[in-house]
Amino acid sequence: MGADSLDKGYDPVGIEKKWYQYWLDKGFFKAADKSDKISFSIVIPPPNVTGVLHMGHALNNVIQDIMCRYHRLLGHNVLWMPGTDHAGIATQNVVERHLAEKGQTRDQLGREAFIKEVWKWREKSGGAIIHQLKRLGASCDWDRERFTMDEGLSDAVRKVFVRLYKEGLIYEGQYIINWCPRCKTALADLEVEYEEKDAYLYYIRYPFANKKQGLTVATTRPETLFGDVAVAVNPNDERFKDLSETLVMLPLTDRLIPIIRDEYVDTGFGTGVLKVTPAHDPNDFTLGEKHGLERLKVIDDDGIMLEGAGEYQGLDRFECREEAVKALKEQGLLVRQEPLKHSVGNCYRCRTVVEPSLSKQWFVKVGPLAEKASEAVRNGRTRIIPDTWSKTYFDWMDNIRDWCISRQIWWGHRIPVWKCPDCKAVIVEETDPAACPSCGSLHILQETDVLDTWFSSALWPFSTMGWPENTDLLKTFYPTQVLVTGFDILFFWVARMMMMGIHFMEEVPFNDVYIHALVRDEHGKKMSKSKGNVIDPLKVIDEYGADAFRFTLAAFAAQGRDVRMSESRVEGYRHFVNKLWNASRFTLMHVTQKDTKINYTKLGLAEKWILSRCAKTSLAVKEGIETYRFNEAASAVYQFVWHEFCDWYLETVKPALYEKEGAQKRDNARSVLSKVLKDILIMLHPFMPFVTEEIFHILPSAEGSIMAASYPYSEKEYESFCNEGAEKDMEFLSGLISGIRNVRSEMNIQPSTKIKVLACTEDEKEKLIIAENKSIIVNLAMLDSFYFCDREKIPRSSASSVKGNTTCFVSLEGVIDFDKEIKRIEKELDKNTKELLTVQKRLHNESFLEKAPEEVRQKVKDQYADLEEKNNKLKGNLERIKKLR
RNA sequence: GGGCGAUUAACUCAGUUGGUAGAGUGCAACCCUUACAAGGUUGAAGUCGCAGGUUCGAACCCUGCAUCGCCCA
Repeated sequence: MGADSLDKGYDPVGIEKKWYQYWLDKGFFKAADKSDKISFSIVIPPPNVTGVLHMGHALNNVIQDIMCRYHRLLGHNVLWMPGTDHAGIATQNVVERHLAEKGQTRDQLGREAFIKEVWKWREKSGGAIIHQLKRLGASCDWDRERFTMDEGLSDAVRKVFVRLYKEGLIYEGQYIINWCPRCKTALADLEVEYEEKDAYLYYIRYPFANKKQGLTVATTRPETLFGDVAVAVNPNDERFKDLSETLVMLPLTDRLIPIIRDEYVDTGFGTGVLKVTPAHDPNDFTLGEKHGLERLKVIDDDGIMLEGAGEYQGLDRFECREEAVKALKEQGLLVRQEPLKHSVGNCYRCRTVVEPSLSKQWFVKVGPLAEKASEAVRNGRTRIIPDTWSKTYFDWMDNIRDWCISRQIWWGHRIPVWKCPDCKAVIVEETDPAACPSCGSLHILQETDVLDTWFSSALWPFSTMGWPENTDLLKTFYPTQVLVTGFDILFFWVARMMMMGIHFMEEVPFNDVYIHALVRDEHGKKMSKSKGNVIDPLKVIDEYGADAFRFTLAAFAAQGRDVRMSESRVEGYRHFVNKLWNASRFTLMHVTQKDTKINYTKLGLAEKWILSRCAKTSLAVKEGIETYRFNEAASAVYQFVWHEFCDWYLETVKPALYEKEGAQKRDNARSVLSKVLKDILIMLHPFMPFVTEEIFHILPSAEGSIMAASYPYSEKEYESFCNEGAEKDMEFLSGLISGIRNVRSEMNIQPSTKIKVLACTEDEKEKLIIAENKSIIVNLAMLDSFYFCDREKIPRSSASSVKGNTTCFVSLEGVIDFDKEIKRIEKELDKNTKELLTVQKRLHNESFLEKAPEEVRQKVKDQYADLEEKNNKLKGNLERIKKLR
């Protein structure tokens, strides 16, 4: 195949599909359960089964894919474990909505039938995101795809629950939890999202028992007053030092409640008097426990007022608030109300205002687990990258509260607890009991609650690998190398995986946790459907290609920064894909199967240079990926491909390729071109898998799939290709050419006009570089001729350009504009002089000479010498041109 | 209230143990030069948020302030 088969522009349509199928067919994504190779493993953060691919997923998975593909190029045995989680509440909500369309509710269906409906939904439309990940190019081992409700994973969940229960780390208890009256379930503390809202702070007077005066409390939730069992003041509060009353009347009721004293009360908030509602406020709950207060629940699970609310019973909690305020006003008990911004807890699944409520739930006692999870990061067994997140992790771990794991929904892992109504025994077993083991009763009843989805996700790194069996997969791949995730689930998921992994595997689940940025829109706003600023990754892929999109994500994924995504950036990188495509086209026009061997003894400067730069770039990419600096890896290869390989190398070799300099040089050029392009493709492959595979298959020197290629270079090869001398010489050569180009441009010489240039230098080294690369200079600066000349024979009408110790005189016979040339040189002299002066200042500073390290001093001295040299040359040129005017 | 992060060219951002600022986009001029106009060449553009301090030397380290964002309570 040759370049004839390549279109002028790169079109990803068709190509991406073709290669993805090819990779699947060849089994390139498959991990070996057992292997002699070094193993590398990542478990995917399982997206919700209800989810659709958004920018966050795209970034997350592209990063994982880059690492997986890179490690395959290193010859490692790579496992990227894919799957989804069952998203209990979210999925149940989705299916309930479908039922509602048919006028049904889940209660009408009953538990079993409802769960069947959920599975049906899952078969039909669940896991769409998995197909979307494939569009990105994700190289997961799809044959191993797991789901948290799979049989195996469910077994793991059950085993873990039973063990934790028997170890005393799971318990059932009456506590204040967060209740969502719409989802009708308990939520973990983490599942509540706080939002600033405009509300009122109501000042309500609670009269003393003698009906006179009283204490004024401030509250944002007047409807909870019916649940008040006391009011509290701080014993150190001067305002209440002389208070002799011990009881107050609870407004809107006929109840008397005690005044208690506790240092917990914040004297600075409101009036310094706190109403105590143990059944509807977590802090009051603690306070109530301390003082042995009763717990009076006045809001039910639907958010409706209970008996305790008296005449307000049956009202919705918010209606009750309004009515109560109205009544308080009428009775003169509302002292005042003032506007207040305060944060209100919302259900993270349906945004309903969460009600703190007393409830019997199951909890994990996380203290002992958290301690070890914390320790594993503290002693470096697991690294969090960027490290700044470690502090957040510690803060949370060290102040952790018990985790409410029971949910009053149907979709999920049912809690494996049975209770015997006859003898009150509690049975917690891995296999379903048929009868009560204590009394033999057959009336035992299973707990109706299910477990929090995160409970099963917490086991993901080992449950997906076959635990509790001690499988080969676990032996080969646990612990995983790295977990890639956004910080938003650091607590939800990462922290809990750490706890469970350490507890059950006796080993951390991952060596590294890489926390990547959040993807925002181009104005830095969080993407959300309600804002309408969502960019659909699939649309971006359709329009610009997956490679361009992936590269954009990688290029912007700097550590610790948010990624601002806009389509115009993807467009920019599509240009890069196209550039690579065309550079390949060009290469393929010249390179044949024979051009695989490089004759290293006969290489020219440009060849030595590009090979050196290529080796260094491959190292930069390697280091970038291995240290999670994907943007650095991406920009290193971008810079190299575009601005070194394309802009300079391809241009320098054109004369040789068109056989203007003999067969030897032509073959050198061809073989180096072939090698460098191949290396470029391989180092770009993790970022742009599709286009690189496409080109690789056309490249005569390459065989098979790029996925089976080896990453360049070995350490030895690297050493042999690195060539500082060549890089320095090339810098001189390109600088010289740029200098001439600058003169051309500034003097308005049309590109089509070929010009004569004379070079004047006493520097033997530079003379040699020029002599050996004359054709390159002539070609790239578009010259008619280029010769050396002596200082005495400088052409009169010429503009000049200085590089190193060489001055190029551009002959402008008849067309020179002296004023313009004077201005041009003056400008450069001015710039040069400024630099010279700052350097000079440092050299005249005695402290600098005394205290700066030798290395720095030498560098500055060299700098000074170069600048001075250039300064003198520029001055000379300026004087010369002024005389000629 | 506690904590974290940000502030660098018109825009979006890099800047790895402190050595005197870079990229992409955009802008301006010229050019269809035999891979690419999704391109090439050249150019203009920054008191690195403000004020102190440490240092021979600070975008970088320390202190304070301002503005913005996020997390937790």
